[in-house]
Amino acid sequence: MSQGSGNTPPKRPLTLRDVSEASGVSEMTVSRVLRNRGDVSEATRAKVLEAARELGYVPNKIAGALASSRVNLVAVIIPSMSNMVFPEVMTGINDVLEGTELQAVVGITNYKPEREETVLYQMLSWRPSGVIIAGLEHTEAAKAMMGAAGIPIVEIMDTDGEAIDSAVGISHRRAGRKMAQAIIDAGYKRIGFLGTKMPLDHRARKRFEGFTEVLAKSGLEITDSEFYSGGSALKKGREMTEAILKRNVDEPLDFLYYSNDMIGAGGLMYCLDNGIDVPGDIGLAGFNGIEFLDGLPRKLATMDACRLEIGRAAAEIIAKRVESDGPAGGEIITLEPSLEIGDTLKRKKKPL
Amino acid sequence: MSQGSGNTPPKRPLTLRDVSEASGVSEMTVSRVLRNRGDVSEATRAKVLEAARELGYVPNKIAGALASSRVNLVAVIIPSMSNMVFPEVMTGINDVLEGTELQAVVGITNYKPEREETVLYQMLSWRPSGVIIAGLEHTEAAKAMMGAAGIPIVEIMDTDGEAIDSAVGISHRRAGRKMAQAIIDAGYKRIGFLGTKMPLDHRARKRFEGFTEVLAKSGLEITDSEFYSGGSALKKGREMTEAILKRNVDEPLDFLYYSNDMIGAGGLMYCLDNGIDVPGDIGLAGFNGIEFLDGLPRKLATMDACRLEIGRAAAEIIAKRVESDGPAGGEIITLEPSLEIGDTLKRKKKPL
DNA sequence: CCGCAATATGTTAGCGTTAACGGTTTTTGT
DNA sequence: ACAAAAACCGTTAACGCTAACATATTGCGG
Repeated sequence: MSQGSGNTPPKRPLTLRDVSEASGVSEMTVSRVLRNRGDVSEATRAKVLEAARELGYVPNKIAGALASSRVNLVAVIIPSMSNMVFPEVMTGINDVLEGTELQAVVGITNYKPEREETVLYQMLSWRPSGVIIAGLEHTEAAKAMMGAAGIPIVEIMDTDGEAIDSAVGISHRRAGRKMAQAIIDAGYKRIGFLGTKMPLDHRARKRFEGFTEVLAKSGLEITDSEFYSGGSALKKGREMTEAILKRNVDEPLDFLYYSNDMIGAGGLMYCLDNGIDVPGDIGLAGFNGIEFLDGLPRKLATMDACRLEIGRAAAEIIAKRVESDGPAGGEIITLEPSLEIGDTLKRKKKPL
Repeated sequence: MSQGSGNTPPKRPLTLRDVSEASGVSEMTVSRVLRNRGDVSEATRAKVLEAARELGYVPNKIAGALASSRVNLVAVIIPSMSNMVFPEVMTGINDVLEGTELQAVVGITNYKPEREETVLYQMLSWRPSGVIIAGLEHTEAAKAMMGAAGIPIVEIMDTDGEAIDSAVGISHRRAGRKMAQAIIDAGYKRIGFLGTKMPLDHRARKRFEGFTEVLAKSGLEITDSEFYSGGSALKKGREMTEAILKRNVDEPLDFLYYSNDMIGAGGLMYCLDNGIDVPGDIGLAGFNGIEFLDGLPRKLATMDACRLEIGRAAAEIIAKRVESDGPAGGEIITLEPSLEIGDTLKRKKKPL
């Protein structure tokens, strides 16, 4: 009753040949058994499986991929891992890929276009079955590579622009517009904007553009704004809020629009701690719909970015195309971000 | 001035041969140029590079890996992506790997041992240069696979137990003990515990064990406890706190120990919202040291789990071993989690 | 008991790259 | 000027597996 891998640790890595010899059949038959492909008698199947188990054999996908020219990897290229949003997209992607043969390989760009280009190049050199990449803005070289790769490419998060192949996301411009409209409808007039100092965060920029565009239509504009980079977003939200409010004591602001929920939550806490009536004195809104807003003393108005759903849909596009192995493409899925009014965007107090 | 890849999209994927033909040198020379290995004259180097650029050639690492039997992948196997902690570990890993040839491939286990086994098997079939895997508890089969793989294995997060090869983490038992001691020293007596309903979260269990152990030594025990699973942790923290406090009105609790900062933060908010004096009436502590605690109205006592540092150190062990390509090993790094007293674990009010 | 279809197994030839070694040329030291 | 060393580049044979095509082996109707 040998227990498998209790044997001496093999110096030379195991190959099909070892299993083949141990079980007395050809390498091809072993290969067939291990992949459940082709006809193999129940007897030999058992024999082979036993031998493989016994030896502790693990197939070599590198060799398999080269021989069959099928690589079950999906390249996922995202800017960062440190702010809840991309991990959640990843979760969505993994959820779907778990049900398939596909495996995600992640590359992080840190919001740097050149870095994205490098990462993409490295990823493509694994000849993945597909690419999921954040954003629609890439260097010319990157676009060229993706265009020539001959595999499904899904650009995620954003649909305001020209996709190379497929895309899944929301319109950030529209999200900005929608929020602006809601704020205007609620009667707010003196609006502050607080966001990240990230010239390369195109999605934040687009939201901002949509936002100001709608304000302009109503003859309004951003009264003041404040930007940050790095650090604890929650804390920064507090600090920035304090700064912008103190800068506008004479003619106080009546609304603050934050470019993400984290700083928004910080702002909300600042207000509550300082006895500022939200949304009576001032309204607040963020962006993303991150789960933990549920636990805050007041629910921050926000707009859901459909992160999980984006991950799922993107992975599904790849999975579908891999199995149908058709070159069909050009699927654009625009998800509709839902506005969540929460408790911080009610119609403001009217003087009786 | 041909612009590269503006040509007709190639049906047949490009190979070294194409570049070789286009530049009039042997495939071997092209290979040498593209890898910066071996002697190549400046003239041919330029010629080859130009041809490669022109064609839009991307090397095939699958073939390269097979030929050289060097695969620059690191398998990273973690339970989840959805709770801040593992993304942060990933960030640490990526930080280090960026400076090397190595690429991380992530597998998610959802805290299921069988799933871990499957994922590990799939990962190993890529013949990675190393494995970084969360926890010390694995199925027998998984341990056997890792033992036989002949590559560096780094088990992360936890060092309370037997490592297969190397390990980087903290002692969760010790973390639990340390927190218990701090709580006792501050004079708290009636202690509630709030945590996750996760029989398979060994690290949470170990913290709990260490915690109760030290309480026992002082003749104390957990007065009451509350468990949850799923949902918004912040909100759950509120709800559980409310529940446990309402259940103990006659002889009120004077301390709540949360198994993670998220529910701890929820609890803190519940207390503040309800006029409970923290830490006068009741002390609070969490675990993890997540960044956003900085922004809370009161800083929750916590214990840093050194996540970024763990990721970094683990990646460094792999990187070092890959380049020295020595089989040396068995490095155990136990990081010391620092207790952060914050504002919620001060000595309680003494009756004058 | 022959022949033809399954079924079951083996053989051959790559997949695209790199290691290892072999030739040329060029450079260098004396 | 000539050997020895260096620089440069090509040839051959894997790497471990699988597609595609043989080749047994079995079953079964007529």
